[in-house]
Amino acid sequence: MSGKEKVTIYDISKKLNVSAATVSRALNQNPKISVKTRELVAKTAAEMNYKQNRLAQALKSGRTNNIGVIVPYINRSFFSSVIRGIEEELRPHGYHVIICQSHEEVSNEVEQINTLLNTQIDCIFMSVSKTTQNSDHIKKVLEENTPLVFFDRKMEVPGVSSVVIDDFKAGFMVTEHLIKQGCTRIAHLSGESNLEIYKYRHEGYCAALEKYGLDYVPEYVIKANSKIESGIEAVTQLWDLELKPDAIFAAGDYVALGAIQELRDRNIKIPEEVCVAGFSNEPFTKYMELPITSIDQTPQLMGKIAAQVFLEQVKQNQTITIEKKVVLPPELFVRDSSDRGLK
Amino acid sequence: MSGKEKVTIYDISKKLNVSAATVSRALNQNPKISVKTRELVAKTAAEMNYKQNRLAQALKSGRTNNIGVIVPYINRSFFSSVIRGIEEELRPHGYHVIICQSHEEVSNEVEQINTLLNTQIDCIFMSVSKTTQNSDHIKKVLEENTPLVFFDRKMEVPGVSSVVIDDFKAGFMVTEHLIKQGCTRIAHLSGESNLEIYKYRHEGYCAALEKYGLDYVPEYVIKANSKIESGIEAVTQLWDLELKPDAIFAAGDYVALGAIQELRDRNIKIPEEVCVAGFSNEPFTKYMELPITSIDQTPQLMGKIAAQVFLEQVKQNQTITIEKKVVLPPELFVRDSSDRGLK
DNA sequence: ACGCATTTTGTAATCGATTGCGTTAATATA
DNA sequence: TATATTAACGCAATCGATTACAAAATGCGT
Repeated sequence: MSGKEKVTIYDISKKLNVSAATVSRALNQNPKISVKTRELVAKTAAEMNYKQNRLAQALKSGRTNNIGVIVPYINRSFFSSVIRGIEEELRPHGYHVIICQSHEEVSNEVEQINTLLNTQIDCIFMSVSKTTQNSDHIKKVLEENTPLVFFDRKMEVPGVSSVVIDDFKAGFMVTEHLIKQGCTRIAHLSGESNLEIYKYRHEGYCAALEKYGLDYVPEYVIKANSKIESGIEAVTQLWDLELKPDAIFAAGDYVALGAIQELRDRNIKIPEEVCVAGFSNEPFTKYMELPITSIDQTPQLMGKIAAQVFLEQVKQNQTITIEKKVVLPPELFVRDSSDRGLK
Repeated sequence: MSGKEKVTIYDISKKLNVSAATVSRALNQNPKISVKTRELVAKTAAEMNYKQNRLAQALKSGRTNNIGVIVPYINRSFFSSVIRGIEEELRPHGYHVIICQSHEEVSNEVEQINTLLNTQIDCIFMSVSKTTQNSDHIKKVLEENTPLVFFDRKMEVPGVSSVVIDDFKAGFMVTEHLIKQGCTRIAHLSGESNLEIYKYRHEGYCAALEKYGLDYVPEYVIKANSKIESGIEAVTQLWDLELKPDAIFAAGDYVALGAIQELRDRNIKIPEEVCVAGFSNEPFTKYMELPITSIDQTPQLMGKIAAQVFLEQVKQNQTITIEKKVVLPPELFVRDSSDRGLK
């Protein structure tokens, strides 16, 4: 018993002795159809448990109601939260979310884009991988007239919208906070790559130093690679200096964690001797016995906004490409790792 | 310049003065086509940058090469890791992964299933929500002849495969470990719901007590709801008892964390006075200053295996429904929260 | 009752790929 | 040389829904 043969508009049309066109129009609320037949069709469709075949419709219309999201890894707290935001905003509009991982490799990114375009998704949301340098594959998306929205990690490509947080401001906020806690020798563990976000965080850091008349000490700025070990190494390196820092602003929470572990091993009191702050507000930061100060990037909101940017674009004339740049405000969560009670 | 009109097999057929059927067959390696034309078609297809329209193919074949995954929330470490496992196993086979969230509500679960079936996915992977009681919506999936694979949280439905970890064994392992650390009054903070997983963890706990001749004390078993507050409450309740526990086995890491926080507030030494263990191996457990003992459910592997179960099913005769039950071994990670150095 | 305008419905092509069946051309066999 | 085989390819229907255009049905006025 395979049961359930799918019901089509032809089945309905036969039953009612009308044409399939009439059924189609009736179901689509076409005003050219009399109210009588429209209601009749609606009723029998319901009775026969008719479900529209979305494939056929997609083939005809060219729109699948599927959108693709490309992220480095889906099981990273930040990315999965963004995806959640996208999903929850788009589902009520009938969209399905397809996920892809780049594993931080451009080559994968290119491949994912190709297969997504081939599946005819209606939009691509993405955070570029660390290894992405040029934007040839991005341009291919635009050539196919598929909307594209960057979130968090973007590239400068004309015609592409993006939703990011104000990394400059975030960097500034953290640094200013550390300064207000009485720190004057603030180290910055930056990101290793060519990503804009790390550049801006660093610039925010610089701006805060300048505003408060603190010198920029090149030895205090170290490239780290967003892993715990990297934080440990950085502290080791910093503590070889004559004049040791009295604060550490890490551009990532894992690096901050590594730094804290190493500082503790050296019996350095946090936050009394050294204040530490991270970035991203990973779940673990607030669960630690010594909770870590961090910047929240409001990932779920970011996803929601990205989805809205796309929806707006759809609502407008399809052929016009809109380029919208949204910058969200970062939120600083001050926790024990840097809280000396000063304001 | 909208550029890029999509190339179809008709375009190729016109260029080569053959029929579209020939082009189609040539591209599909049909042996009825001569090697010459086959190669010619392949070459021109490449030159013209032909991409197969997957919608058209899906409409014809009934298979979309999309699969759906339904989880309570995608931004929970465990679930996003399972999804990662599924994605990475299925992508090489040309499948795309569509994600859906139930928000722990059966009503959503039902809706997601319906829209997924309507989109014609080739398989559904799911972890049932806490509120799911009956399996009517599940049966609907089977009636449509769509394969279904449960992971972690399953239901007993004939014809449905599942991949889970051995929760009984896991519960046993944790409890046995605590006993071997010298604990004799072991409390168990169980799950609040009707989910099988919590039942089995509890049974494993009981079995271990029995094996080592320890009494089962009903007051030591408390229903918790997988939140931090719940762990705090539980300890408050337990410490009102005459004879206080000397170990706590929580069926979830957040509950364990709450318990630890409360124990610390009461100046109770961990693990000297009380050993604590959690469940799930959430990332934060190993990053704490006092790392928490926990059970790893190997979520990524779980996803990978679930995907393999589906692939096997596809390889076999489509019409035959295979019911495969995979039980993965849990891994115990002993950390400071329960490590007294005994074995 | 007739003619014209307006509603309402039907016909058939279309979206792109697949495939059963039939046809042509080439080769093998008697 | 005539016929039987086989290889290589074309025709046309199909998957299910949409829609421009055509046709039929209805209404209205006189």
